[in-house]
Amino acid sequence: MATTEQDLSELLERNGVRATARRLEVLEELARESDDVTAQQLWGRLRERNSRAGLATVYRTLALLSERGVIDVLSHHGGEQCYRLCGDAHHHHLLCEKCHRVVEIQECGLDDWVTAAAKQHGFVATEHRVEIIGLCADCR
Amino acid sequence: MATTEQDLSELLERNGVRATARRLEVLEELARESDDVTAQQLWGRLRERNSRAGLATVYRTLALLSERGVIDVLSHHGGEQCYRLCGDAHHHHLLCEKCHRVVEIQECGLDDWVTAAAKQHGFVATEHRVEIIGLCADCR
DNA sequence: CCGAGAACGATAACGGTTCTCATTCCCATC
DNA sequence: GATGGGAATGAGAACCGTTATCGTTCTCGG
Repeated sequence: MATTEQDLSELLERNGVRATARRLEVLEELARESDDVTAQQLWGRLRERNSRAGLATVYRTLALLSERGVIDVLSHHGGEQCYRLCGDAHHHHLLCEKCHRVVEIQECGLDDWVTAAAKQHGFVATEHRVEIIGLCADCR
Repeated sequence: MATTEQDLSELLERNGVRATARRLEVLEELARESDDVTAQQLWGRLRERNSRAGLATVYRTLALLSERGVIDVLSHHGGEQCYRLCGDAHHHHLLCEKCHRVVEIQECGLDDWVTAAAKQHGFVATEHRVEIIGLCADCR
């Protein structure tokens, strides 16, 4: 995972997002998080670091980044959205129901199954989302 | 799908939910919907039918029913929750991105894949959710 | 250095959901 | 059939996450 300011700045530019100081702060904070965070949590952490970033900017930045595919949005909390800086490739998530750790599943071997299941009902699949909920090694 | 008042009443009792007149109204309306609906939509339809059900009751009933596994909750709208009366068995959903039709996929052949993917990262899977988004036969 | 447009911060507004509380309903018991 | 107590309900306030507004600040090409 890219974590230096240089890397993050390039990550933004590469996705057509101007790398401003505020956006870098948000992205750095996301890179620091191993799990997913809500916009409010992220804002809180930024304040702790004496950032003067406004809540609106945090929301605007997260919306922009998810729109450009730079970050993932998870809605497993029902209502509140969670954000996470992930790898570029298509992948799914494994969530620990106890400690809320999030792990990426890199290999998605489901394309055939998805296509077949969709076809069976006359659909053409354009996208699919999978979330596996369970207990991680530490919480078992 | 059970649709008579008698059936719906039994469905409630079987899941330890007292079958009151209000709850039956909510459940009947859900049975009438082929796709998923939000709490607000459902409340609107009830009002159109001259039901005096309050919004709070609709929310309370939906929360209770989803907790007992009588109805499914979909959060594909990001923010707003959608509810649907589905079959009892484990299943997944196919969503049309254009007309928002919802179709159940009855056979979930993913258990092995899920177990393996979880194991690979030290997890024990207890649950999984899959949503396939695409275009239905009519919208293609 | 200058100017135009993008980005930002503070805060109000919005919308979905939950809470509060007084009233009503359900049902076991008499 | 009357009665009492706990569950359910309706109306609306409260709550909270998110989005819109607007005046100010920053960015960057010229």
